[in-house]
Amino acid sequence: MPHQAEALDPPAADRKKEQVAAVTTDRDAGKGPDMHAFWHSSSHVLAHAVKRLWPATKLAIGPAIENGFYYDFDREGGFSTEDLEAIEREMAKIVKANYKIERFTLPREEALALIREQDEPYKLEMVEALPEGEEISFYRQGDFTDLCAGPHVRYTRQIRAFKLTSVSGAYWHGDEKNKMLTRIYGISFPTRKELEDYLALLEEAKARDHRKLGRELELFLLSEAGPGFPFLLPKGVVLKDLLVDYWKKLHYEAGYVLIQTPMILSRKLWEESGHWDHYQDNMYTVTIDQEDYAVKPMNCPGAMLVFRSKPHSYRDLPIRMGELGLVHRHEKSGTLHGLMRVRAFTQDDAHLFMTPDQMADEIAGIVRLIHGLYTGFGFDYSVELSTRPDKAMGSVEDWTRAEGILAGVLDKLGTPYTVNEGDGAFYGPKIDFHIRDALGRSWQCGTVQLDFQMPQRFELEYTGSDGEKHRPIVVHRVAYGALERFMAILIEHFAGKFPLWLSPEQVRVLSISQQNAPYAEELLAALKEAGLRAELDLRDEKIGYKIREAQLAKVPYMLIVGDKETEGGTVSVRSRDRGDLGTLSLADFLARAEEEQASRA
RNA sequence: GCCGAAGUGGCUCAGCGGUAGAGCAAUUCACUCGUAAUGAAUAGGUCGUGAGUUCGAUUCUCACCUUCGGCUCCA
Repeated sequence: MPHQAEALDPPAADRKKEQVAAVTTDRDAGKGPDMHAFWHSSSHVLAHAVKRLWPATKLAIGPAIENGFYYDFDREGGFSTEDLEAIEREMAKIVKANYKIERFTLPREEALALIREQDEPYKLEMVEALPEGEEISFYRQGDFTDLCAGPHVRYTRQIRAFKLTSVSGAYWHGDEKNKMLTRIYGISFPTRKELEDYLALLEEAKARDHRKLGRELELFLLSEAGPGFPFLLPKGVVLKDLLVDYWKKLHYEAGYVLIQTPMILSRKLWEESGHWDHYQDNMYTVTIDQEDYAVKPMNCPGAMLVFRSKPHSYRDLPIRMGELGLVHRHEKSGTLHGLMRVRAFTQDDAHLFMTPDQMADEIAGIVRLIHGLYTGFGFDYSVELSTRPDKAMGSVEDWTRAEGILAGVLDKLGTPYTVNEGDGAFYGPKIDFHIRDALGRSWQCGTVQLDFQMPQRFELEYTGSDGEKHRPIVVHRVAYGALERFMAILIEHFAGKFPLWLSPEQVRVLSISQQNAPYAEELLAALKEAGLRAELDLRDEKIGYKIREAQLAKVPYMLIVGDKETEGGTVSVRSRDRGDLGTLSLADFLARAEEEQASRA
């Protein structure tokens, strides 16, 4: 049966996996019973409980999502925390009663009659949207019957362990012009143990929250003075610079050139690029000498101007033009989230200009570059190919050819990928890279997009071997995505315990008592000389206290120096992760540190 | 932007119609110390902002700002 499933489940459910708070684990996928049906049934139990407690509540939709389920209700005043507790108690009764979950179908007209009788306007709207002659399926458990495509588990008793996790507003059909409904989220499992494990995972995610660690580790600052505009603190700048250095090294090796384009550019340019018409709501504008300007929300137009600044021969191509560009976008206030979602961020952008027959090689080069970049952090990743959306520019033939080339490159490289039909940008198909972090969450970072729009709007051209003018192919890509966001992902992935090469402070020298200070200072100088980022703690505190502070600051190595070390000219090494490593000569320690940094482990 | 919740010293939080309190951090003093917290003392807050109610507001009401959980959007 083609299904109400599609009509009932908003597309947002599929995107859930990308969301900031979403937590997925490999453990959840594919094991045990079919969790989709399980969670879907759980949402019915939720709706059943709500209808029992407040019969006047209207039901909208209640699908399973990546992690659990929700149900949207229309109820005056919404639901309070106390209401949730009452609902959970009622759900427990429904589970305990162990109703059989039965499916039945009705012809469309009879289905409409039943729903009218139930007085469920949202359900009515859904069925009315279905084609004539369709058989409509319903599921019944005890005194509760809901329009639903299923599938479901067989008995309510199967849903032994559940928890309602949050309440939020959500628009009917996800459209803000529609009425705001109240959405109740929940999670459930066949056993108590699984629920506890899941809740523990949520706790772990909370403990790793980059906003908390960012403050504790003094990496960045968020201030009311600039909502969505993060301040980087000294240690945050060190981290960012490390990401930039690594990025530049890989890019120069891959034959890129780097540019920097202005932050503020004339309205005329944004009109030419199309942003003034299509992106103005997200742009910050200023008036300078009675002329309109905009702060760049994207780097593309600047790069196009650089390309167009002189004539090009096919012999110049490909040109791989990178830019670490700080862009500003007026994101809606409710979407801001730490460093993950901000209004000013640094894109590790690049625009590649090429001839059509260079496409396959260039795209392969980008995929390899991104692969190399991610593996340097130990990240595993997955790849998605997004194809032509309904409203797209460019001919269908161009799209098909371009999609074929993207897919061909991935196939040839042996990169596994999934296809998202119709999910490409209107100006070209794209490949997305999703990295998987230590908690099993996935984050979209890199994207490679063919751009059919910019070359045309900016009338870019090069002279071919035939002496004629040709329009170059432009590929637009990012690897980190946004540096600030990538930093946030790293913070959470490592729980603030960065590997040695990424630690803003790599070594801290701790003196045991005052008479060891001169030797400690000598050591500090030697460490710095060796290129390590080292600090010194000479305070008159007990060594246990200093160790505790260094440990909380998550410094990878502590060098403890007392009389013994001063006399022997050695260092006592303590590792953040492995504890006391004993006494080493400074040379030995430096050699080890160098090796560890080189391995990026 | 929308729905819901919250904003009290640097941090974590208590309090509440009669103009604020703890722990940690900070500062000072003493201790000179061997692998995750030595002790004592001191200082620090127009209780997010602005109105209103009241004899009196941090406390009640409203508006706004910011943050948090979602929706939406996305790097």
